Amino acid sequence: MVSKAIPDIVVGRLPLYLRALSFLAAEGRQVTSSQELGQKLGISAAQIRKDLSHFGEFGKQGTGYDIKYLSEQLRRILKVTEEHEVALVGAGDLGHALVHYDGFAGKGFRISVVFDNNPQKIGRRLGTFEILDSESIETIIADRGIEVAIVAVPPNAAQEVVDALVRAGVKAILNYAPITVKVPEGVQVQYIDPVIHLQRMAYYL
Amino acid sequence: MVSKAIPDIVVGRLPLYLRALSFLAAEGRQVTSSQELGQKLGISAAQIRKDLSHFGEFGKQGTGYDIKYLSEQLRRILKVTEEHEVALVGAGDLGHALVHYDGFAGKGFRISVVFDNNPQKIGRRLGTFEILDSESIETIIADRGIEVAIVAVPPNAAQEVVDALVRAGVKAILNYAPITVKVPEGVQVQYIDPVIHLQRMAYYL
DNA sequence: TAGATTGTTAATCGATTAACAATC
DNA sequence: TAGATTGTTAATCGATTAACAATC
Repeated sequence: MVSKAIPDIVVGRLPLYLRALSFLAAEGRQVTSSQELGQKLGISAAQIRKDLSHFGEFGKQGTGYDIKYLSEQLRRILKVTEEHEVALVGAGDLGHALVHYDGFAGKGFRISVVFDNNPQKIGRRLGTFEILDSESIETIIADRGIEVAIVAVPPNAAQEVVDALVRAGVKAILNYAPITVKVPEGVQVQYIDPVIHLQRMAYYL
Repeated sequence: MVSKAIPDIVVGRLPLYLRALSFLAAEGRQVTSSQELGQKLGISAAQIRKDLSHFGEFGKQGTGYDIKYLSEQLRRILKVTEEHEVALVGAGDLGHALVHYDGFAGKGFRISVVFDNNPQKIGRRLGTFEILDSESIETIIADRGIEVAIVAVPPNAAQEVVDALVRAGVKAILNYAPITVKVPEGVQVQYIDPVIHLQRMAYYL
């Protein structure tokens, strides 16, 4: 017998809970409640309790949740207690911004290698990284056992890069290229495309 | 009597349909079907037809959808036939990448003004833009009637920037800062936070 | 104890899918 | 015409919410 799978939509909210908890912790708070968390996130208290109940019992009646404890539990559930090495493909403006982004620190991810296919860029530096040839994605990522990658290349190159990453054994891809890519079962892809978000909001203008 | 509101989740898929149609058009294709679109997007054909049916009848039995016509209709529905001026707040690495991003062209948005609160940056250039003082957000955005903004500032400054944007009359905000911000009813906010996406995928590693 | 808040159940709500008549 | 595909209805599925006993 297999334990019931957790709905993906529930998994998708856990990082938001963790983020809100981090802010509360940074304010020196010790304890919170499903009501407070919900208010901060625009989510109902019942939903937060229900979501958490998929994974165990983390609160105390009458009191609420210990912020540090719940954070630890969420990090464990999300597998972000240790930092995952992340391969970045694409050393353009966006790659530059990502390499210098300080928001990954302590959140479970650390960019540790950078690739580009432009001969003008290969061998040069991006931040503290030497830019490696995209041709070497498969060998290097496989050798280092990297499972997470960020794709920040032009749309016409994205599928090809994704294919190489998949062959290298990458299991989670954050794709900034504005195309839907094909990946085999068992490989996760998430998309970031500002145009999609802007168009969605434009409907309500 | 009020016509039934369109579910937000439906509105959220329209930009994906439009993006897929743009790619098909770029390949020189004239006609597509709900089945083909669904396959490309990982969405069921029935759902696509259902989504579109909220807005009218755009296809032809036995044939499918004229790509150019459906694209036009979706652009009209999403209000992206004309380009909206976009205010960018934050002239850091991310702001730099956004100003140089070529993916906005022809999609309904054009960054047209850039703000930062750093005296070292105010008055300097970012791409073709002079960086303006964040203090002037309210007057300049209100004067120019800008309704869309992108927030690319550190988390501790984000709520304050959002408040100024709201006072200036902005109705749609794309927030890259990793915090949930408070806005009044009638103001749309969308979030982009790579950490949230990465953590969500990490669960499946 | 009294008040507060959890974890869980059952009810409600809404979204997705299957199926098919209409028709190009 | 025969085959294909739409738009729509009804059924199914899944997610959210309300309510409350348990209990800190």
